[in-house]
Amino acid sequence: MPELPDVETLKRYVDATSLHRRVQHLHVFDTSLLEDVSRQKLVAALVGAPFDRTTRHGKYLGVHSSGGSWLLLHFGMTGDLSAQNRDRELPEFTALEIDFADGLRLAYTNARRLGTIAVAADFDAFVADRKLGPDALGIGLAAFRDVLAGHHGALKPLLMNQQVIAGLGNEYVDETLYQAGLRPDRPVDELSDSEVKRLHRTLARILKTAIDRHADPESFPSGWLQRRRSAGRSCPRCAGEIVKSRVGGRATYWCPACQS
DNA sequence: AGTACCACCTGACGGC
DNA sequence: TGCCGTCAGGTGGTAC
Repeated sequence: MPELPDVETLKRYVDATSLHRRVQHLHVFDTSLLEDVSRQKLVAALVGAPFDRTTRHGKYLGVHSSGGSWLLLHFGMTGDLSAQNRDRELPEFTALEIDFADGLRLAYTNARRLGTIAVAADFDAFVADRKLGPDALGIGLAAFRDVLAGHHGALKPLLMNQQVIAGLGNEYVDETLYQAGLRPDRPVDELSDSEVKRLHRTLARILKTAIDRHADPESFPSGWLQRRRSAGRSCPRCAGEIVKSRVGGRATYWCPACQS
């Protein structure tokens, strides 16, 4: 599921494959993903110039055209990118195809069609307009404290709220709370200072490790929850049982013995 | 402000 | 074999 580490990995993929090539054609196959932009406007904004840089905030990827516009992509839960030569068959579920003048093609695929394709003149303004919280990657302890301050209620829904902190989804929140030893339904305003520090430190380490490993769960350390995200599996730490419950309306996997 | 629920969408999977 | 219901996920909306 594209959460922050996945989107960061896609950003690096675009950097490595798709910059500095002139966009020659653009095909929109799924207009339901277009947000506040017509097919015509998307073409006008992007065709004719190369992409020259990328950025990311939370789960949004920004790809900048040297023509001046930002292409904004959100991946929902099944969004992906693949770059290949244009003589290859178009990937299944391609929603947006970008053809470069040199024969390369970048395809944005999205099987379940939850996601966003948008255009903006200013990336920061787009982020502000969405009211996204600070990016979860590299957030400092002070800023992290600020994010939690003044909130009540359960920890998990707060960390998943993109307007509080941007980039975390169901799986990485479960992972972070598991490794930090905190219950998902723990009231935020009840955390001690050392628990906040531990949560912050754990989050930073998990995101960095996941990105280093290209967000591929199979290459994550064996002690991670994501390697055994199903009820009844044994906890890697205590050999107790991983349970599944519902917190904030979302399926939640955690270890009652390790998380308090 | 927090919570609870629904809708969007479709592939995967379990039950019968 | 195949039908059918349920779930998964991120987000945005609404109602309480």
